[in-house]
Amino acid sequence: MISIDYRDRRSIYEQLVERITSLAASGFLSPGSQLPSVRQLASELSINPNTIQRAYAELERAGVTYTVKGRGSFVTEDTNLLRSKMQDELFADFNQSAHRAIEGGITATKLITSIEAIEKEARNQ
Amino acid sequence: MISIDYRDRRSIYEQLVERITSLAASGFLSPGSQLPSVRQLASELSINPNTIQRAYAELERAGVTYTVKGRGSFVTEDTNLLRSKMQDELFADFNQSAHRAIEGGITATKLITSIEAIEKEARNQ
Amino acid sequence: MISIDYRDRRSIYEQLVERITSLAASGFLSPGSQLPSVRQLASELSINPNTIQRAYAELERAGVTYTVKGRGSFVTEDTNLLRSKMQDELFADFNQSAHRAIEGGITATKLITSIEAIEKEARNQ
Amino acid sequence: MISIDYRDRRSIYEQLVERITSLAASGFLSPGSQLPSVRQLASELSINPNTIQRAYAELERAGVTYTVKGRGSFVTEDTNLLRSKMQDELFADFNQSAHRAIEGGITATKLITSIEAIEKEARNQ
DNA sequence: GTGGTCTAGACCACG
DNA sequence: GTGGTCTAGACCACC
Repeated sequence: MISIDYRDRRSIYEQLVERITSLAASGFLSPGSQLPSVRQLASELSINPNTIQRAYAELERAGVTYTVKGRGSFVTEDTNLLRSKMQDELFADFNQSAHRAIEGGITATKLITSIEAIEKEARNQ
Repeated sequence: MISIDYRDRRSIYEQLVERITSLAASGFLSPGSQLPSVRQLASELSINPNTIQRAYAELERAGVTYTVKGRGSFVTEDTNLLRSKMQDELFADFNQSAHRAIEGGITATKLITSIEAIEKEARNQ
Repeated sequence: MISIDYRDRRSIYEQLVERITSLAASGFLSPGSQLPSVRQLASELSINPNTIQRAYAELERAGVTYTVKGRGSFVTEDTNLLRSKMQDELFADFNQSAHRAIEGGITATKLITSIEAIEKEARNQ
Repeated sequence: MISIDYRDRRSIYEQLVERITSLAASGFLSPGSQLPSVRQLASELSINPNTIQRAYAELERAGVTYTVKGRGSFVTEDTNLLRSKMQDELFADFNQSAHRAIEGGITATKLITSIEAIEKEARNQ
């Protein structure tokens, strides 16, 4: 469910944060469920525990998880907030891309056609 | 016309490359026109000449500019190619953002509405 | 009457100690009354009995409770001492906060106004 | 100007964050001024550079500083925002302490007297 | 067993 | 030179 892409420009811990946030927001990790322990995930992915620790700390800071010392890290109960936050980010990112595309001379028609194709594909999946 | 955002996560030379490419593709820098010299731009922006040098080298490698020894760097004559390359990149970037937005549960309708708003705004400018 | 906040940075046993001390000092737990057994409180709060045990040990060490082997833990008879100890701690804590606030540039007037509001609210409750 | 208290319960990097934030908010570190480099501060305080790095990362995340790769970390230009943020925190902390003190049976009069003493002392310093 | 912190030492990109 | 990331290994408090 979690994997690292070493060709990705982003650092390992950033990839982990992005991936787990996404899983939690989309419901693949159900609210309240426990994440693998730092050491376990570290050995699964062949990564140093410190790196996992760093990602988990960032996740807690962002409100994606909460941590109980000595017990582990758990997905936040309030997934709705998470979901809406993430959608806000995605939408802002989309708008920026769209803005640049329009300014670069791509027609709105082309962009809309592309969106319709993407949406169709997603529905058929 | 060129400015550096120190809060930007990207490195300085990356910002320079992106900015100059964009200016050349959109015609704000006309084909064949001369870029400021490395030293001049460096002092204008209070940046290490090495950094400018690196950006100019990258621009030449990408075909945005060509260099004549002893004379300076010039915007490529073939702006059309540049323009289409840039549009390809912008479009690919847009598609990626759109894909993520759709997957994240944002409706296609919302995205399309947003695009229409952006396009309208650009036309009125 | 007793609950655990897993988001609290303090450890569980510290929260328990603080909470029970406060209840005893304020009279919500009357002098001489019996605390729930380690096992019972553990199952009520879904917490490891070791953790309760540790809290109870700490409470006895601090003079808040006394333990009779085979019978259980009881709130100390001398609640006055408890009450004054606790007030000392609260006052010291208050002074520290007030000191930092003043040093940080908040006016004494603002602090006093706030205290009056808090006091009024407490009286009306 | 910066020192570590090893008896403090807080971790080293937390102390650094708190201390530097405070210095920046109060103006002892002027806006735009450069912090010591990670390595330099590390050797000054006889602390591992990683620990300093962690504190600096946290400071940037909190908006206290901004970082230019290859050049260093600098105090944010907008110190006013910093100052008001910090006062908000101090005030919230003060209110919590005051609330607990009142609930614990300390009279408002005693608290107010204490504040006046603190304020007087601060003014005479 | 769990997470949290720290040290030591290395490598990278950037200026 | 600068900051950023990662590994390795250790120790702590807590459950």
